[in-house]
Amino acid sequence: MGDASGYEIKKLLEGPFSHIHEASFGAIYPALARLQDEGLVTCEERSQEKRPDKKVYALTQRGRFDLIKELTIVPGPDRVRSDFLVLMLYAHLLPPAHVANVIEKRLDILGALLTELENENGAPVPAGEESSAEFVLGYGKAVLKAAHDYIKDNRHLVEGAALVAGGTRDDILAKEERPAGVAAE
Amino acid sequence: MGDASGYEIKKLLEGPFSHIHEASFGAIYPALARLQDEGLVTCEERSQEKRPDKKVYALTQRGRFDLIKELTIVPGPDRVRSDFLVLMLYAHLLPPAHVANVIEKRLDILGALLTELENENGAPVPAGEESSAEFVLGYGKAVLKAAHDYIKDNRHLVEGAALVAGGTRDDILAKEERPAGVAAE
DNA sequence: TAGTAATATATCACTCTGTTATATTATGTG
DNA sequence: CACATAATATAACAGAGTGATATATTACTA
Repeated sequence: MGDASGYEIKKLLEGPFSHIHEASFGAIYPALARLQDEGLVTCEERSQEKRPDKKVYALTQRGRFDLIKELTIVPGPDRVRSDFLVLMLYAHLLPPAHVANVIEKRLDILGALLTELENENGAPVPAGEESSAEFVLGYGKAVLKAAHDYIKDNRHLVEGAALVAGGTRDDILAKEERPAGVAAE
Repeated sequence: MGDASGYEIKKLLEGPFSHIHEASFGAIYPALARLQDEGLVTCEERSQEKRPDKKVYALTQRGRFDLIKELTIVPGPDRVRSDFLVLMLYAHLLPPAHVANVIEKRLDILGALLTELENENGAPVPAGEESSAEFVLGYGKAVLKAAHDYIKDNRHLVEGAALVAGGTRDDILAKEERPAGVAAE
């Protein structure tokens, strides 16, 4: 998607494409160094007026070919790691006020991500890549919106859980070891 | 969610809860050993008739308390790693037939996951946890369905991309180094 | 003058993934 | 009947990635 420094790649993966793939500096910088060693990218140091110098990397033709080769696979399922859903799975063990607060914050996060994607229309995407980028950004919007709407419509399932089950956090802690149907054999 | 062996935990994370959190054996077995050292779980070896022996782990009360403590945070955004979306982002570089095949396979994968979640209604979830589990499974369904529908309705954006841009894989490879608006300066 | 923040690169301990190894039982298959 | 494959079950390890920390420059602000 054009030449970039490691820092710029990180910013891109934190912004509009955060729902695709994330990577840390500890992955990006060593990867760029390795790609340069292998002749798949070139590196050019560029000094800037109002900022620290940066190293701008560009794909070579061999790098471009390698990229295409790597993409000629049928990808498996997406790998997801959601601390939010893990927490929701144990909502019945947690103080209802905490669950409600987490839900509120989650709706905020999803709303903010959606706004960010909406403002990305007409973003600086290189020629010939518009519809690919449009597909990916649209995918992000669709999935984020579905998550937002689902939480809004079904939050009662977890916010009322502890009350319905009669088991607040303190109740749980007051129970004896291995309370329900979990025999030691 | 009840006592389990490492193998059973892995199966659970591959099945109905694969959209929440994944983990490999290399994460699970060392984690169980560590939790046992710390007194947060107990371990009981159980011999089976028609299968190899297994080690069944159970939370202690201290483990239960620790779990609740760990969940008293406000979780950040979900971490996603989608090889599929990375591929889609570069659809314009790939042979259209390959992109079409990947789309077909993806719709199959999403359809299969949805069916699996649909059949999970009335699953073996411990008492008091039903609505938490229902929320999480419903979330998975909603997001998976949104992804499936979006791909079905917008696949033309990536399947026609190479044709519209006039750039098949061979065209790209025939171009000179740094073809478009990517000056070395 | 000091503190915070953004930009920018680099390194490293620790964690996790993906793979391989090992063992048991069941299920084909030629 | 031997042989391969597959499912169940645990373990270990090389290599990759995360999260944290270090370092440096410039800008803002108290």
